[in-house]
Amino acid sequence: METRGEGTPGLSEKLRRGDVFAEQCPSRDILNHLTSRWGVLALMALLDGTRRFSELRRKVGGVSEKMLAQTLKRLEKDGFVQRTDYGVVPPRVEYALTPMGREAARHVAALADWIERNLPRIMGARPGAEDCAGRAGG
Amino acid sequence: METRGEGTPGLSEKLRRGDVFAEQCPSRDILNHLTSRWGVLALMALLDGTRRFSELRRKVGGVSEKMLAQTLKRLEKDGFVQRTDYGVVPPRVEYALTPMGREAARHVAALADWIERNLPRIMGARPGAEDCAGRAGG
DNA sequence: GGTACGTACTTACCAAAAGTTAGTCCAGGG
DNA sequence: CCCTGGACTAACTTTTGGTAAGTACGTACC
Repeated sequence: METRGEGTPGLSEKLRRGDVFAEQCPSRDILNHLTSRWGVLALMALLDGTRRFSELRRKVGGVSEKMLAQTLKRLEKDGFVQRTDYGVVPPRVEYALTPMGREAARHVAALADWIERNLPRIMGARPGAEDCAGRAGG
Repeated sequence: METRGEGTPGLSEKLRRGDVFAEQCPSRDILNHLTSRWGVLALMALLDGTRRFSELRRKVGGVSEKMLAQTLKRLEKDGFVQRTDYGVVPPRVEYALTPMGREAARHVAALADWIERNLPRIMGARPGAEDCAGRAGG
């Protein structure tokens, strides 16, 4: 993200580049969806490949079915997630990242990775406060 | 973010790597703070350098003073932002990224950059729906 | 004298979103 | 009969975000 010069828009500006700092720009909504509490984790959970709803639920510690369903629906609407309903009972539904979703998820995952690797430093190197041995899923 | 093998933790695991999927892991809170609605934009706004409160307010379109203050306080507490109060009236306070905050902000900015560059594609290439010419600040 | 402005917050109250709990439908098992 | 798993949805409660007003003070202007 470079400085946005205030000069005359060049040819590349013709592509209507977004501006997340501008409240009314659609990129703001996209940013909010991708960085939403459960959106971040759902995207990352799908990086490993297609998953069913209940798998995602178990993978993402702390998410409710309601919030997961809501989040996936929104990501699907945005075009980042593809939902496949097999139309059977009990229900069988699978979720997968679209190519665009995969690109977004990689960026999100890079941040999460950085946090996880730097956690001791962030927490001020207090060994007792970082008990993440109990993995949520995976 | 690689697969977290379920095998015996190696020596590197001794460093208590975080796991954002685990609800109780402190990395979850950090992730939520860094990806919060206003946290994302505040971090990015500070990438250009030190700014005063009102500058940030103007730069980040749509944020209220309340939410901005709240967000900056939390980022400061986490160690990503440094606050300098000059103790004068009218108040003069400056905010800057810490080295750690700069690292985090770069990751966040990469995602935002990706969104902005891919906005036409994300919006399905509808030219009429992407009027971001009115820049929020900068 | 008064009002207005900018600064960086804080407070009181309301709106919106998240969270909790229960429910739906069905096949299979005890 | 009840329970389980699956993928949601609805009703209600709790939490967080948003709105509007307030604080204190120096400076500028009428």
